[in-house]
Amino acid sequence: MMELASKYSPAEVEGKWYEYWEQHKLFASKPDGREPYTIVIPPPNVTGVLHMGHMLNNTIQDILVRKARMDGKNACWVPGTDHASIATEAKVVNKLAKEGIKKRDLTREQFLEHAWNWTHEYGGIILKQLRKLGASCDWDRTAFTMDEKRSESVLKVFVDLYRKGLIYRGLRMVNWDPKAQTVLSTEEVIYKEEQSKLYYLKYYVAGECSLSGISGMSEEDGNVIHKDSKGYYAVVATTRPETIMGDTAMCINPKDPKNQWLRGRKVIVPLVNRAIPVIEDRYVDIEFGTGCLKVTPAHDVNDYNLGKTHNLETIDIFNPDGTISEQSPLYVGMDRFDVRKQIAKDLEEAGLLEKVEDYVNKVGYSERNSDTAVEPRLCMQWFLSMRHFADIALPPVKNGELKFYPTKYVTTYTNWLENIQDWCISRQLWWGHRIPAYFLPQAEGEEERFVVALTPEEALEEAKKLPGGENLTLADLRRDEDALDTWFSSWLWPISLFDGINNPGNEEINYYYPTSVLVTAPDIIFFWVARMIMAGYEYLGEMPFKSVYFTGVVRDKLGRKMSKSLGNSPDPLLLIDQYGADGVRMGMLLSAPAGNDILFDEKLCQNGLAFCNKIWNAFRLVQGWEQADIPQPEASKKAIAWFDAQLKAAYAEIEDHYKKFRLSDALMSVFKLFTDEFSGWYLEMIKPAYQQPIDKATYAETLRFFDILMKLVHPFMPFITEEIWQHIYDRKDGDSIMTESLHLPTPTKEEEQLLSDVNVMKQMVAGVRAVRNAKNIAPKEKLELEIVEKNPVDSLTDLIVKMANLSAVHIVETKGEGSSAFLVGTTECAVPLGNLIDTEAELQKMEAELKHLEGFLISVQKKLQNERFVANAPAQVVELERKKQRDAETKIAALKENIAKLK
RNA sequence: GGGCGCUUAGCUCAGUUGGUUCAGAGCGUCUGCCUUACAAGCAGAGGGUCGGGGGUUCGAAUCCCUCAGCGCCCACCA
Repeated sequence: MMELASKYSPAEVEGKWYEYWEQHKLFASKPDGREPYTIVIPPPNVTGVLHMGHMLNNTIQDILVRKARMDGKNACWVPGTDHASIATEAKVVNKLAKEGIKKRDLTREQFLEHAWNWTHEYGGIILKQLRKLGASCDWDRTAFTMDEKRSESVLKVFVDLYRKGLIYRGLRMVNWDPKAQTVLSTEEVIYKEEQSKLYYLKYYVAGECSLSGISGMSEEDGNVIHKDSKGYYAVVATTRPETIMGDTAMCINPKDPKNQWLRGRKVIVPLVNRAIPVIEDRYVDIEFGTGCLKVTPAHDVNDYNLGKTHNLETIDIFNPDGTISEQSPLYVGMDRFDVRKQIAKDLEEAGLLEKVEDYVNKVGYSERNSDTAVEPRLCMQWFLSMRHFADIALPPVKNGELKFYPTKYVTTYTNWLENIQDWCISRQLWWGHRIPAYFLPQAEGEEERFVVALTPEEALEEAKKLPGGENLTLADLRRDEDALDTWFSSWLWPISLFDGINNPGNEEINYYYPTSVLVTAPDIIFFWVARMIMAGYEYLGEMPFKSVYFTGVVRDKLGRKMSKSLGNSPDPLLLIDQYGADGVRMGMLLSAPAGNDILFDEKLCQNGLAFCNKIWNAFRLVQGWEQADIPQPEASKKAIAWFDAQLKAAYAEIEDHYKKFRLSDALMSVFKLFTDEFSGWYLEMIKPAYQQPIDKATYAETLRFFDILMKLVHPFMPFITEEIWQHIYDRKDGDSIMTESLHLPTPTKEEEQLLSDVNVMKQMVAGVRAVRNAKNIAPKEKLELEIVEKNPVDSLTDLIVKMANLSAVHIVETKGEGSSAFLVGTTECAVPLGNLIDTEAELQKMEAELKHLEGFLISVQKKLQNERFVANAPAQVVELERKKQRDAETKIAALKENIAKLK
């Protein structure tokens, strides 16, 4: 047998086994007769690097997949990456900018070449990192959301949905990201509270400005009339003075008494000197500011709606990059935020600024570029009608057919679907799936005409069918420049990975779909989870996954979200170097109950590594024993019977945790089983005396236990368990713990009894140890134990002797003098100590216990004297109380007797 | 503004339908041990009126009401 080092070294073990698993294709899955267990990875950004969120997420997936494999299922974990259009395009643009290349100087093809180069250079790094973690993905299936099959799927679905009338093109108020210069969906906008200013601007009343001009109106009617030397004016409060060039009305609430005098008038936009009408709409909040609202239909969603109802003109004063456009008479070419500062000064100088107040408001930012404020903008875009999808995706989650863990997200999901808005799916980006729409030549002033088709050739055919399209050629058709939202490809992921769109009904999709579970973070429940459910029902008529396990957000131990900017996120690979993948996996899981945020503390990885070391050393102990043909000690027989039962009980508990996705609890049960029960009790029970051999029967059983234990630990800590499992017995090349299966029956009644007897035995041992501790008696020194009247676990006496290091156990009528006593249940035990005994201390201990017991007895008696309790409580409960009473009385009597004796 | 969730030991959290000595676990803390597998360890101990108040019940950490604090999601008040 080979010698094992006394400290476990993950670095020497992990790489070796991962290679072995890959070489023997142990992660691979093909459809067969077994029950499938499928997980599709939430595809990380292709050029991303591993962060702690990935670590948590993928550890969980790996545990589930490895467990399923050991349950005898055909487990398939499909990896892949996401093209992440906005994020990746931004990275490429930045990289080019550093080289002095501007995106707009490149053709689409040139830009895409750069993007693909970038992807090939950095793409897949993250997948390599996942291997370090031990992820057992079927790497041969690695997919990319923009590879051939996935791209084809996306375009097919686009065409199909267009033909079904679910995709449309429309002019809408959308969220514009001036930095990336693309629209965003409502879900991609994050609102942040911001300290800003509320500017009060003067809008002078147009036309007559003498007092007589507003005859019939007076302050007495409740009007609040502003006037200065230049005339009458209304005051408008706004956070965005830079948009006044786009004002096309001022709005008041018709019921606002303060502003009645403004009805039907016109006011002059400050600085711009353009007259705009005063309109009335109940939308305006009378209490806010002065009750006067400036209306800029081109740059605010609400204003846009007002504009529609009141038929207002729309003046778009912004360029796509957020600078002021030619449409504006002022500040052309300046950035919107510079204009805000400048216009405040200019207004002030012109006497048009009444006051400025501090104000907290919410500003929308792009989810991807947190430094750029999103601009509402009127734009022609492609949309997906969501009502239909909400209707098919809501019921299965609501009725629990498709399960969410934790269930609280059902409400979140339901609320979103019930208030669903159409999904803007076009993006002004090149990196992505180009929209398969083709525009026909368009004369000045003519409405745009287009066809949607999979290929230019099909598009041409379609176009020829249109009026006046007979003579069109391919060259006449102009393909839409825009790409699709990334999520428009990821929502097909569970289907497109098995080619279920291009090749419906194929063997793989039939076998692997619906997948078993999706493991993801709750922040993409709308972006991704909900939409996959929609696509699943639309294209396969079935849910994409049976369960969704929502992980928490990884935070630091102070509760702050881990982020690059805070610098509080450890580098996962460094952690693995330090604690081993097994240690880090355990560290992550220890504090991550399902759905709770995880407060990551590196110390927990240390605990994980310590557990590895524990396993390692337990194996070193067993491996070091020499076998001999000697009789098996009674104590060992009992120990084996007990641990066998213990394994079964723990197995049942662990299975239950798995079923409920309570992986932390499952790990904790496994941990306690190994550390406390196996190492702390079982191994000590059977351990031969120093340098003595062990009998063969006990040795064989112990190896069998070790084998089972490694299987129980394996999903959590794949590397060390493989290493040890390979050493337990002689294995053949290609053997692996990964492909082993494990099932244990539940304990029988007799075994349950044995478990509870051993518990009593442990209490006796603990009692003796406590006496040792209190009296400072070395563990080596043998003691005696007296048990009054009867040993309730007589058959386990051998074990008591061994574990408490006793020279003898005596059954006595009454305990001898000069002993330290303790109770196990109602059984009195005592350790004779001769002159070591401190009578005073013993007395104090007993009196304290007596006091406690008497108090307890009184509370039980009170309960039993309560007629209503006896009458109403179930007989079982009442009987229990009676037993408590009897036990307490017995104990009290014994204690009193002992106290009297000592005195 | 609406919705959801949380508050139990120093920390992180369990606690299923109200009823076993139910007030728990892990970590940390304290005490004692370098006991030949493991000091990354072993043995033992302390620690909470279950956020406050009220109610229902024979009985409440658990159900109801209310107050306070925290977190998250959604929403067009400039």
